[in-house]
Amino acid sequence: MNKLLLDNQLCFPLYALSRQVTALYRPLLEKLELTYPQYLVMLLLWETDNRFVGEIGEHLLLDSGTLTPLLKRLEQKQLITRTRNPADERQVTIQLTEAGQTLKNQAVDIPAQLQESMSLDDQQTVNLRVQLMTLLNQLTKTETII
Amino acid sequence: MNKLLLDNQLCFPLYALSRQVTALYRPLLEKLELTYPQYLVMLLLWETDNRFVGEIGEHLLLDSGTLTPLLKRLEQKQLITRTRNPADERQVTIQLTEAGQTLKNQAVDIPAQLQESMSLDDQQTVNLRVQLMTLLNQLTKTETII
DNA sequence: GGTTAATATATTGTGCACAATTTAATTGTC
DNA sequence: GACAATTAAATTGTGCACAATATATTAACC
Repeated sequence: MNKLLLDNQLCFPLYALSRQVTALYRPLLEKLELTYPQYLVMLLLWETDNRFVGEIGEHLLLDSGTLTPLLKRLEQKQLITRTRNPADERQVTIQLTEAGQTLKNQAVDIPAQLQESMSLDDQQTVNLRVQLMTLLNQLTKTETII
Repeated sequence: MNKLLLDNQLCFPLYALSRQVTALYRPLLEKLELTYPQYLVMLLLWETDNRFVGEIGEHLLLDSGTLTPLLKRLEQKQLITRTRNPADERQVTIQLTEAGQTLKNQAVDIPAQLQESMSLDDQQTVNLRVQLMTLLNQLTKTETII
């Protein structure tokens, strides 16, 4: 087997599929005026509000270079507030505004809509997700050990 | 199940894993002074040289807005040439230079190195790849039908 | 054959990613 | 308590992605 063929690499389908799936989200997220990474941040905050920038980065595997400008844009849209932690002025607390909380109601249908647009059933989705998650945990674990 | 939890979405592991795997490539590709998308273009050209920009975009699912500047950077590195097709001046032919062809020798070990750094065996890699590819084909097919 | 439509690439603008560095605050050590 | 080391976020710079538009060439049609 020629390992250098595009089709024989694991990386390409991962890269391309990720972009294609993001593209499926785009029209749905447009209605909420969110980009895909912004949506991930909102998902996290809807789950548990009042997180430090660092905590968000830990979950999404993103650094402040990506998050700071992204969070400023969410702040401009009045979906979140950014306030320095009085107990430790180095940290910035991200908190949902009323509008940010309310937006969740418009987002609840997105996962189902997306699954349908991918024409996957529940079992397939869970299978693939678990497989990807396992690999992801494996990678992030070994990375942090080093 | 709360579908809005980050961990219950298919999108996130796909997005995060794709970035993590790209991060594994980075130190290997640094030696070739290539970015990951540039590497994908080179893979394609090592496979079959003399492609139009549009053909490259078709394979990688990228448009000219992404490819044109990327290809100009590869041209600056003297790895490829960009020449208008005399038979149809709208098209631009991308051709490997001598240096571009030679670079392949430095790239042959990358797939094996990557697979090892992901600590996956051959069978796991093939399985996941096939699963991702199937889904990718499914998505790109339905997209083009619409 | 002149005009319209379609096609291929380029350009512009916005928003990530991420490396590298900077700034500011806190902690640890003496 | 002074000072070095560490930590959290911000800043800077480069390179994608991708939407929208522009430009230039070719094809299609009357």
